[in-house]
Amino acid sequence: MLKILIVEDEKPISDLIVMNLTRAGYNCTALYDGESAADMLETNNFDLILLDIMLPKINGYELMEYIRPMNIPVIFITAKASLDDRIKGLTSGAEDYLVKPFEIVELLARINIVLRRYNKTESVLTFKDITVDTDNHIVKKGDTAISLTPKEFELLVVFIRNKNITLFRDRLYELVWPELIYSDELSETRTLDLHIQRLRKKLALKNDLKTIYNAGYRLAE
Amino acid sequence: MLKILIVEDEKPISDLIVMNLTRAGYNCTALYDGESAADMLETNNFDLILLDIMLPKINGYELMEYIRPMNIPVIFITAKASLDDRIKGLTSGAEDYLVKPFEIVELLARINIVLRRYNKTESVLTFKDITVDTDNHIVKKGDTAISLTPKEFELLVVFIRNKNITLFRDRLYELVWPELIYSDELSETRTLDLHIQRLRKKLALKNDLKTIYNAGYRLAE
DNA sequence: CCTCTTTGTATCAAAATTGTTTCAAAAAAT
DNA sequence: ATTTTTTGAAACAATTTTGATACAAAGAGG
Repeated sequence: MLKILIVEDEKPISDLIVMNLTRAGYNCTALYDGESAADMLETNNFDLILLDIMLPKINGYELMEYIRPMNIPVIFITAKASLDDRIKGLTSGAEDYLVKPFEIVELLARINIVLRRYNKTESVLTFKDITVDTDNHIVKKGDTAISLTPKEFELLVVFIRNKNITLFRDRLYELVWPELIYSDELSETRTLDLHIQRLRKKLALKNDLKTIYNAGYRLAE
Repeated sequence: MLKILIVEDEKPISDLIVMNLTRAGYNCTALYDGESAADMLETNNFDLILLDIMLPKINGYELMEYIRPMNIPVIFITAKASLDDRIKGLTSGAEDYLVKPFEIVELLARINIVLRRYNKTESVLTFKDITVDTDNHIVKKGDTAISLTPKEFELLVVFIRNKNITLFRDRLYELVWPELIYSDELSETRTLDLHIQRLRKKLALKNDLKTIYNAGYRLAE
């Protein structure tokens, strides 16, 4: 399980982030000032840090100097929407930044991108009793191996990486059938439905992989 | 909750705005001159600013110069109905303007449009114990998920985004059934009533979603 | 009260969307 | 080159959603 450190002094925002990241399958640690973050980083290992700029005691930029040698990706969270801050944030070594208030979906997307860039995406994904080893292309349900075709595999990975999130049809085509998005009419083909069907059958996901009528699908716990 | 800053020196008007925006679910801050507005903007983050042109100390145009780099949408409020002012307001970077005296409904509509344009609409809406996650198409009453059809969902979102406001029948058809507004007779169909009925039943809104006879409906707290 | 207008409800068929089967082309493996 | 596997198109079935119709109930105004 990937570990994310959230350093944000506004409790409601911090809580919101923690709640959503936990649900998305990350191990979260929330701290409310730069000093305790520095302490925590002494002894613990994190895969990603979400860092507010305005913090009590040690501010985000100062903490950044401390983090840089550790080679942990950082996404800045900033309340100030000024361009200056954006530039400063990125040049100080952050991987990305978000301006408050932001959409949770946006945050999750950024985290995904940054983790992938750092090769910190976990190679073994899980959903309930399903295990997906992305390095070796092995899928297990319980102890029995399930053989999936490449497209089925890709689709499953997308769903598990985005569990509890509704993936709209367009989005799924974008992610799994990028070659098709420029073709004429996606709505006239049953390709996605067909693969959903195959995943449901092979992995007995009838109740977990839900249809959201007129929207898409969601893998929910 | 979206934060709106109201900079208006005429106290009665300011109060009226604050009252109505608060009721509509916005977090309001009212200030009465340009200088304190500039101070406030130093440290706080807003999603939208309502700005009077004629202000003590620093006037609206001057303040606008200060706001522009922050990338916060501004709606000008002006007592002068002269064309000059209209042009100046828009070219100075405002998103929209309103001429006093204006209808509150008009103001709310403009705010909605501007916020949508800036992607600042909240993705999670609430009304009492009802939660609507517009990104994920999930509706909950308390902790139990309620499944709504697409039209029901749209209608509910419209009501929550316009809570405490009477939505006239025409307006509702305009917002949820835009494809029908060019057809002949809306009054001969029971479509809207039917969907109201379904929402009331599914979400137990009998007392909250009120019928305004000969007008429309209102979702009231 | 009675009448007219407006709103609420039940029923049901049409329309839209999703699920399933079959099968041939494309890709991969042998 | 041949066999096997994967993929997705086409046709069709099932399901869900939607709104028309018809009628009942409620409100407004005399």
